[in-house]
Amino acid sequence: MTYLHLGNHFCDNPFQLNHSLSGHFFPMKPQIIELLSAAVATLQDDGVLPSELSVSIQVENTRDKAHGDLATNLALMLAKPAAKNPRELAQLIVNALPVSALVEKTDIAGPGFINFYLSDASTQALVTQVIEQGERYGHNSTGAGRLVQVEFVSANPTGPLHIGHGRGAAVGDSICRLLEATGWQVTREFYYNDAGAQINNLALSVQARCQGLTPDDERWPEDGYRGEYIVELADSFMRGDTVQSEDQQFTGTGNADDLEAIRHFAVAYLRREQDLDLKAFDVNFDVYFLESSLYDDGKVDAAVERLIANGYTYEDGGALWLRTTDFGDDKDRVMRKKDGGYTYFVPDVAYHLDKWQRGFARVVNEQGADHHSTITRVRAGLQALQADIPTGWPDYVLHQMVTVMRGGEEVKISKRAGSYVTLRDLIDEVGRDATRYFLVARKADSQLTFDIDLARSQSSDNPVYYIQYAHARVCSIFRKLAEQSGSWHVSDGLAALSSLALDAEKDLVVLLGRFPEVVNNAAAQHEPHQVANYLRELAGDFHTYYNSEKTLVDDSEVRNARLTLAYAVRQVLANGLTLLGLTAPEVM
RNA sequence: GCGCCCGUAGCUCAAUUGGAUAGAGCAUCGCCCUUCUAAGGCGAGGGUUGCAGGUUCGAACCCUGCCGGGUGCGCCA
Repeated sequence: MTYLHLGNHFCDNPFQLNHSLSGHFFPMKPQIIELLSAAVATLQDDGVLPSELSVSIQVENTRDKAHGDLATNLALMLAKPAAKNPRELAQLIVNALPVSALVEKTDIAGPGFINFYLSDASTQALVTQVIEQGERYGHNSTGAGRLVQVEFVSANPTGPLHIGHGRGAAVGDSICRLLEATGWQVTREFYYNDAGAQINNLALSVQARCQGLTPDDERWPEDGYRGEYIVELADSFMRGDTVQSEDQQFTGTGNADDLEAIRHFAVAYLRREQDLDLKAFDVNFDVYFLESSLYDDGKVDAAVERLIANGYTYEDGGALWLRTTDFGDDKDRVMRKKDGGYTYFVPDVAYHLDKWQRGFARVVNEQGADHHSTITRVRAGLQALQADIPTGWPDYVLHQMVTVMRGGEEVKISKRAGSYVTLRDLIDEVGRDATRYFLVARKADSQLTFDIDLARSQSSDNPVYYIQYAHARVCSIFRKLAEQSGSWHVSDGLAALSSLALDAEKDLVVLLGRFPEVVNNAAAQHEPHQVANYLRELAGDFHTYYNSEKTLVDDSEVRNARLTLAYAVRQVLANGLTLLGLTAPEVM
């Protein structure tokens, strides 16, 4: 949705920046909005519309071709303030529209919609724009180079990554790509607890394996990790292996009594495993942040002291409490336990203060919805610090659970029971692109079912291949052209664009024109699945066109025009696939 | 019991955030390879958008109440 507030002519859509580029007609929506805005101003001068108006002009892409290429509901929204019936007002607006080379014609339909039909000149200009902007087509500079941090995955090093982490990785990384495409300077960050009770449990489990114990043994630690990977980890430690992860390095001492060494080794070992998983998934981080460093650097104590100084804490029952109810929580929370240790959200608050102090205008935390209760606490703690942090800071994107199906039955993911499907399993069985696509192609806040058998046995039916195939098909056309000793040059192609005469061709171009808006919305709303949906639609339209019209025809004008269109489609498919972290294969 | 998320075709999911006749993919059925790659295309069937009210020109979307699923509600992380 694009808004233009008539009152002060403030336009908050990101495309306005491009308006100064004379000679470019696109993107189309803001141009139409400008025309409508001028028409409204005229009607205000004429006294048809009241001079005081606070309405946002909405131009939408039509769902149905019969409704033109773009449409506005403006007359419906202004009917009441104008005291006119919508269709009559629509006619007045149409009459007041400035002449534009962009618009072929308009009509009034239904209850009072104004439909716009774009001119051939506009579609030709759009193809030109796609090709001139290349990899940057669809990008904008909304972020203006501001700093944004996206924290995602943030799995504790107690086991391999599972499919839930995979969803976080796929969604988080795509959000990063979208933010980069909209002008933000992105830091990808991975936060983990390397010193808590869970890590201690891990160390005890590994130690037990080092001592040759099994989970059936009486001396096996209560709630110990039982997975096979613990055995391999213990063997590696006893062999004296050196493990190197992105942020850790440690050599096993081979001494089963040295619990501290085992703990260090286990963390480094599992971090390395996670790194390999993430690398196989093509997800990379800029910063690995250790919870222990917050304690080492005194940042936890500093945050606590500040909360006390600000008067938001009190002692009760031997514990220190934070008055989170002052900030919308339903009950106050313990900060410091009777035993003197801090509860988990205290370092979390210190961590986010640190993020703020690092200068991130925005922070997006992508995490599992099962941790959503932390949101209120972290935000409350940040407000209580009185550090001028905005109320709704940071942003959260929560993904719902992934249910894994295999053999028609749900596979329970339990780290301690040791029965689960790792992310690596999926990548090996299903393929990286298909796995990423499945995890990123649906809204994060709905639960998803990942059927391994389906994804594996019918891999050729995976939707990602449908999109990638469209890309490969365009590449194939150009290979065929070369085989026939034909040639195509950008300048010839652009000059021939007036030969794109078919409705199917124009519709395809209009769809290409929607891409910048899709990217912008997906980025602003942190919803990569919108890009996936768009690509499906674009690929579908291209496949249909490909089947109905031959590109390499004898008429050189038509051939050049179609090759140029195909080239533009390929470009947009590639740009979109990149935003999802998927490859754009030239041959399939 | 309270908070948050979800409920759309047999299944998995969309629906440009309040727009026009709710759309795709699987699955089912019928067509199209001598033609740039059939991992493709064309066509058919399939719906009271969980239920009931309300708001307005207009609701899958917003409000209220139910029903059903998920997940949180520790001085665990």
